[in-house]
Amino acid sequence: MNEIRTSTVETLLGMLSLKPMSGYELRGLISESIGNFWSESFGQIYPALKRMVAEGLVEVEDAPSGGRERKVYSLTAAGRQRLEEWLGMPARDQVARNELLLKLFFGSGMKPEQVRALLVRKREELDADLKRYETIERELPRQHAGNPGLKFWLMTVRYGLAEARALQAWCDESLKSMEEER
Amino acid sequence: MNEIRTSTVETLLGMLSLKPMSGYELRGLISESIGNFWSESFGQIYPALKRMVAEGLVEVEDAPSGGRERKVYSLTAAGRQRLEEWLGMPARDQVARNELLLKLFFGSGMKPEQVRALLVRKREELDADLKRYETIERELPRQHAGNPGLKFWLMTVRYGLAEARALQAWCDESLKSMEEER
DNA sequence: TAGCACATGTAATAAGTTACATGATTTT
DNA sequence: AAAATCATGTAACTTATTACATGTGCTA
Repeated sequence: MNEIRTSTVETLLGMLSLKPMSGYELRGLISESIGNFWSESFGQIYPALKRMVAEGLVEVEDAPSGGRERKVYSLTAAGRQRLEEWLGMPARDQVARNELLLKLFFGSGMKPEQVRALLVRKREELDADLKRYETIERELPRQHAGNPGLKFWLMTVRYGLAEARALQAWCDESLKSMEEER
Repeated sequence: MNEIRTSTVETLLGMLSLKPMSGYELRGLISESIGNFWSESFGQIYPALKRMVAEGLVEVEDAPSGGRERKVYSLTAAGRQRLEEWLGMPARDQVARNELLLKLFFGSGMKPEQVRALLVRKREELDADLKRYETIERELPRQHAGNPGLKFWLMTVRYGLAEARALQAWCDESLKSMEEER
């Protein structure tokens, strides 16, 4: 079976559909915009861009900023087509690896205070996530008023909000079940 | 920096704390019990067990079943200690890679019907998850009455339930926002 | 002038899946 | 007799992060 699973190329195509960019800019924009649910490192980006040029999915242009080397990539028709094809295919879901649940599964081997510590920590992390997402939800419409992407960007933020709120409730419920035992 | 990130070893230690098992049994039990949030393949398990024996974390015993080769692994004191240390450390959360959100982020480049298809599909997957989790939640207490692990196993199931329900609501809300545009 | 942001790239390492290779026993 | 399950293991490949290597320009 020859299942191709790299969505690095498609991620870069998607980002370049927003605007032409350098590898460095791509990295920055990726972590700013989709960093909550996706990531790409330089070690992936630069080799991928090279391959994409070879395959005719993108074009490079030398655009030094001052004396600084800089290569700006933009989509070709083939790249745009490839992106559209990929968008039309169903999303694969990855094997979720959840270390918190893994540890909790072995909870009977832990001291109750350790279990509580895991849950409290998770609650706190979710709280931080929630605050971050709420800020984004509030500010995005101002920053991108009229942008056809706004609606979809908000969709992704609300996914995070829905998830974080539900998991907070789960944390509280689980902590309560730990209290009952004391 | 020398951050060790393999929790395969710890997963196997945890499973072996439930009962001594062969590599083959470990694989089976892992996918049955924690398969919804964790996975280990043979390609990981067998080499890991070898290393664990070398490090003195587990002991092997030849226990052929009939004429069939079979090696049963059990925890040593060192293995038990290592497991406890790991359980006491905070859970690291992984870089979530969510391809659905990645595609939705580029939603303005898709036909609305394609976006809807993604959401509908996700809704259906969540529905299947939900049914699976509900069955587990119902049957686990019967199958493992009195087991000190039960409480924690239910905790992990309820995590899945909470998440799936929240994401279903998010799907509905998102689909509604797509309708408004028609 | 030191430090940070900009900028590109490779090498080493880690982590994991899938396919291959082999063989016995049990079930249909 | 064939197919499924039990059983162990290795090899090839894929994916991804981190560290290294190098250099420019701007700002405090």
